[in-house]
Amino acid sequence: MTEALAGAARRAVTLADIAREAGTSPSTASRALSGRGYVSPAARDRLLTAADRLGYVPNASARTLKQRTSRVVGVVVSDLGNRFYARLAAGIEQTLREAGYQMVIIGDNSASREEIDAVRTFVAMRAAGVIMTPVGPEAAGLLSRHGVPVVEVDRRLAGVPCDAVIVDNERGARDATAHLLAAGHRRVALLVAATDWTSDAGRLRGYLAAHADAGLPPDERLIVRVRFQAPDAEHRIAALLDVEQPTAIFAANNALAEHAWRVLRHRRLRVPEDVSLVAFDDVPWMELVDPALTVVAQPALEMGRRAASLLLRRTADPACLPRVECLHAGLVVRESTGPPPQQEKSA
Amino acid sequence: MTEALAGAARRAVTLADIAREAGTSPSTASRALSGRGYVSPAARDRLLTAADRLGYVPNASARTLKQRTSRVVGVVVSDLGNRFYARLAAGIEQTLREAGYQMVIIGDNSASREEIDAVRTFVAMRAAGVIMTPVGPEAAGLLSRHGVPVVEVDRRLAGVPCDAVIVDNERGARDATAHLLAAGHRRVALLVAATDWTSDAGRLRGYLAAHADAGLPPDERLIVRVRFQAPDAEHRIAALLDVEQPTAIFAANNALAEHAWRVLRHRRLRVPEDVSLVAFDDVPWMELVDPALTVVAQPALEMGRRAASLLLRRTADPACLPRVECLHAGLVVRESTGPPPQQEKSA
DNA sequence: CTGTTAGCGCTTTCAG
DNA sequence: CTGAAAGCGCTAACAG
Repeated sequence: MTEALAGAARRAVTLADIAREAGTSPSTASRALSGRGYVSPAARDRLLTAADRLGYVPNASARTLKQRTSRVVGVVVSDLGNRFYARLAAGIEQTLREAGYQMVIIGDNSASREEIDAVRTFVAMRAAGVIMTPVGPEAAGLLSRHGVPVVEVDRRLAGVPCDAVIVDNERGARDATAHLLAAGHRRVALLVAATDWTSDAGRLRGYLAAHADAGLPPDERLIVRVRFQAPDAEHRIAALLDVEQPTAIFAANNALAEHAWRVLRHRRLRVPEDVSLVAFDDVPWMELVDPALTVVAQPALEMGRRAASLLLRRTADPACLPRVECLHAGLVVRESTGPPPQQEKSA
Repeated sequence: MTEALAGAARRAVTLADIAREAGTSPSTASRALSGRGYVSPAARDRLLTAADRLGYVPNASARTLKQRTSRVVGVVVSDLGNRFYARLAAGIEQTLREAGYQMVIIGDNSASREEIDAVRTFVAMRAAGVIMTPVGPEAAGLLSRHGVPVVEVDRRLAGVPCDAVIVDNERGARDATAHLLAAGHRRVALLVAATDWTSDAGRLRGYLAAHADAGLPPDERLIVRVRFQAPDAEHRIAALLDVEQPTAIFAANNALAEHAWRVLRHRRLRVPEDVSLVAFDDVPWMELVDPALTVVAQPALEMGRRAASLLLRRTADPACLPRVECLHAGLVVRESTGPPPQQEKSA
């Protein structure tokens, strides 16, 4: 084994090396390897062989420095461990790869500070664009100021006009809530993230709208706002169950649904006999549990693909009008919803 | 709103701009902003203010080109959507961030071809190092040849010596299998990935070893090898159940456990009354279902942290001896395992 | 403590 | 079709 353990390796092979090897100038080598510009077949052939033989790998920094833009697209999502964002990223990556771009992903833990850092990193890298699930309004502005195209996914927050891909949160939430109301529930609790995001606002509006549609006054006490990764999330859900005795719960995101599920199980409450449960967003575990959860399914993969397409479109035509694509999030009725339990105590 | 929609923004502000603005030379500006070298407090102050005022973001490509190495560490994992890898990445990111490095992650879908592409991207970026869950043996060699330090996580495959972080797969699998055998099972099926990875080999060895320990001959027909993302995985598991009638299943990774779980549910088999189930790797859904699964828990986050630490150590001292850290994966007994059902038919 | 100088490796006019 | 030359933005000697 002659390989070093890596470290102070011999000087990296450069374009100049392979040019010398093939007896051409660096410019010709550049043309041959990058595929733009005229090169005689013979020269190209020698160059390609030489590059291959020497194990040439172009220096991306040098290229980016010269061209003033790179082939990487930055992606910043709230939580790398959450399936929703993972699917989103998968969709983005898919279409980016087809177009010859490289995705670089960073998680910001829903923290505005980390989001700004991530975005600065991408500016520093001269990313060709950034796709983000925004947490604060500054990030998009920063990018825009540096001439980096932005597309927002899942929610809109930018103070600057930009492309976006979202779902119809209001309608999805309204359908879910209406489904519960139609089954006879009159005390439907809402678990929603404590953010100022359009996604959560939409979900809340939908919940309210469904009540209005049914001519029912919503009860503010049934609405619980939970912060991202709040350690007391489950305590608060338990307290809600104790104090308000809802007969159904609508969890406005997959993390809250998981919390609700844990609490319900821990209390040995039967679903849907004692309490019905609906989740916004469909992730694999929801179909693995018994009863399988009724959900509002978001087309996460497709959202990612669309976002990437919007970015590509803008790269091709920087001046085109910003487009906002709104996808449908449909109710999937499974087994976690049913009629409310018979009332036993009240008059 | 005066912001452009991004695109042909005004020339980016460079170090030279802020130097001019502060009345110093670019070198001084560089020293002040990068924090190395002497700069008078007064000058530093003016420079910092100017940089801030002009919204200066250093050009990473220029810096990398000059320094011949960047502050990014490449991470390549098999499946970005799998919780295990997500946790791993989270651990890596955590310690990398503390050390001032930036993680760039790429998924290779367990395809050797994609792995090589990813790795080439990282050498092109002049990554300070690469942490990978290897799929083929060539990638590490390629990196090594280019002087990029590699650390392998989860399994070892490199043809070149390198740092690694793994778990004691054999022991974990042996414990799990022994647990089943001790409960009285005599037909324990093994679901294992069809790879040539050390992780799966270790898990298989552990399964066999437990049988040997118990003086029981293993039955080759109870061992099912499933390829990554094989579309017929569930059919094969169903067939296994029909034909071999195992009383317990040991799924050697979380994806296979999920498949097994689906099949079991679909067949309305009771766990553990009809069939016991143990999974290697502990992911959230396993505790959400009823019964909660007995698992061999891998310290994924810690594995990521260790891997990053090993890389950092090697960056500091490229010549240090390769170290392989082997962590413990412990059996967590929950509710999916019990004694086998009473035999009803055989003599 | 600060400025001058010289590239890092690549692409891109612009002549030939 | 090919080469010479210049420079992207930054840092690292090395003098001052």
